[in-house]
Amino acid sequence: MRWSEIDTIPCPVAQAMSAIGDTWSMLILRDALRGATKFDEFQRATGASRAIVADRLSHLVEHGVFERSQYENHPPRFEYRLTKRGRDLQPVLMMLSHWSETHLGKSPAGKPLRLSGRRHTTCDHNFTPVITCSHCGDPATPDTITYDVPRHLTAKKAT
Amino acid sequence: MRWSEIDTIPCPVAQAMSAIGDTWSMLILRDALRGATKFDEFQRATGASRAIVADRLSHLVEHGVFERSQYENHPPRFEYRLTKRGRDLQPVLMMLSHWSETHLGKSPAGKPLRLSGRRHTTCDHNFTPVITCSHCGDPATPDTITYDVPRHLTAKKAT
DNA sequence: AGGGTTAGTTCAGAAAGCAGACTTACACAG
DNA sequence: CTGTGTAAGTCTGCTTTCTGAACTAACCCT
Repeated sequence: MRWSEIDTIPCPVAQAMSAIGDTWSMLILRDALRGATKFDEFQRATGASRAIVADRLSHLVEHGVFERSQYENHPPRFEYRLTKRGRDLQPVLMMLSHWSETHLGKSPAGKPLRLSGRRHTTCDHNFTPVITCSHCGDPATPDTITYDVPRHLTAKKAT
Repeated sequence: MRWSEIDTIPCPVAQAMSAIGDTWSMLILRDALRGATKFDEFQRATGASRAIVADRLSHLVEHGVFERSQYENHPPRFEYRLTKRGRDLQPVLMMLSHWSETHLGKSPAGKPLRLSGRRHTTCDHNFTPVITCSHCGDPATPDTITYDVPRHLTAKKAT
């Protein structure tokens, strides 16, 4: 299977990866969530080559994550702004970042990651993100969640 | 910058991508969280080539996401089991999946994703994941969160 | 003896990624 | 009016990675 075909897999994760899962997109999204909007900002912040940034940005625009709009006419200049779809990736990035801080931050490689003190303005305290159930509000941990896994994945071997 | 160098970027997201962010790892993790443990299970479920699966699995073992253990001696056979570090990626995958279901599921392309009815066994209701603050328990939405962004990203231009 | 299973490795050709130069069009300095 | 700078890319030639298919190896069952 080729990477360009993964959008044919009927699975939410595969679909998501097809849209935002290529190698540099997450870093572009990270920078967008921090406020970057211009081509060169993305290029500098990610360190990816210009061709890659151009390619990924247009891919993300195609998938409705960014909106490309001209903010200057005469030398045509564009900015990339996150759509709602794009802004809604913030929780994904936050959980990823939290995982990384928890598990990779104290790596023995001697590169202490700078923890980006996450603060909840509602209560004005530093916090860690906790996933809860939209129905009862209690934490939704892996062992308290079941899935109706699509049939085609269970038919052959029910683990 | 080459992709193989992104682990030098002092940012949790970049570190995470270095560990699990290449193109097929997420799909491998998805399958592992569904119970897959064997090489061929990963190969079949992801559809990636055998070389890629071998490469990614050993990469993930290196990064402490999987543990490789021999479960049969005579023809040496191995299984890959998620470590705690690996299992802790479940929330990340869940948020990603949730995003995908919300934003890509009803794509006009006519491929209705099968929603994998997420159920909270504690309250026995279907639910959607909500990120809350570990301190006060209230929802932690992007607009109620502030970050102490690392200096090297703000020094040049404070947006 | 022949075929199946599992966990890979190897190979050559194809695709993708890379750095850096180039382009276009304006703005400001001297 | 010539030169330098900025912004948003595109282009080029080289390097790296990915792919599909075959191959290995050691056991099992028939």
